Amino acid sequence: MGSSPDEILKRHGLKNTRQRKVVLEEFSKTSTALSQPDLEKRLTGEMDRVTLYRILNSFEESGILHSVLDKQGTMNYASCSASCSSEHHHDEHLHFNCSNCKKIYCLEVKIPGVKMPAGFVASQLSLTVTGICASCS
Amino acid sequence: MGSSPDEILKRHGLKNTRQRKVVLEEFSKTSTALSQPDLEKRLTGEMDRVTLYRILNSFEESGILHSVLDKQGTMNYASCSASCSSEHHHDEHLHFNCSNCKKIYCLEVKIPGVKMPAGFVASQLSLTVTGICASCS
DNA sequence: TTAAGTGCAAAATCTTTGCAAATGT
DNA sequence: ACATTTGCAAAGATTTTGCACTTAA
Repeated sequence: MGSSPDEILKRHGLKNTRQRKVVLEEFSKTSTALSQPDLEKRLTGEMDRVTLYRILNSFEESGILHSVLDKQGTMNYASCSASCSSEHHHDEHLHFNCSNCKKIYCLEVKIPGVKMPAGFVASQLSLTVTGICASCS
Repeated sequence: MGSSPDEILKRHGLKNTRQRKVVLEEFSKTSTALSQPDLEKRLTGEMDRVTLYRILNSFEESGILHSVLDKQGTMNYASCSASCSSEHHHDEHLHFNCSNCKKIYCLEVKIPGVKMPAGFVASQLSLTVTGICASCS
């Protein structure tokens, strides 16, 4: 299972463009999620705003990235684990939003089962924890 | 503990304006959360867009409402339980987002504790469950 | 060669801000 | 009477759309 930008694009059947590789390289540089505005800042000069929106959408659809909302409702994106596909995102890990550095971490912690009231059928859980991260504490 | 619009406003030390009462009446009509766009539609003619934004913000600050983001990042608001104050929202119940009718329910289900990796200190949990609600199943 | 991707301009939203007029206490 | 709230206009920010040009396969 390769994980270079070239290999990722090939594996998901997406055309290998300079812009897409630049985006993937940004994600390979960091272990935390990146927000749309943050990415936009990092990539100014590299590509158009609109292209970034389109790339992020296509990466999410392809299962290369998954999106996480932070407290303010800003979209953040993080690399999907290897088993994600366009059909189903296996992103049921926990998202940790540090209230100090604002970074969002994907933590591989099992989300415990919750018993739902009668009539409610759960199909997907999303758990976001706010607090202080390991680097800030 | 009164719960009419008049009493709610008095209890939180907010001026009793027609617009604020109209907003509170919308919330008393429904048990689910209301999105900003949905509220705006329901209240066209009743007040200005901008006034609604300001009222929702002040209600959230006062602890009358709490906000919940849905999957698309749209703000939704729901009545706070009696114990909320401006200092602290006790909204650590579960939010259920029905994928059929799109409604968001606040369910009084305890969120189970999660053990965090070393160094990560949790201060607030937010659990959103997607699935089919009791009315749709 | 040709279908897909990109850049630019422009439109459509969504949210905030400033200020004068209206309103609650 | 006076501080707060509202409405309106306008600015800012974010996201989407249309279309001609470019590029990967």
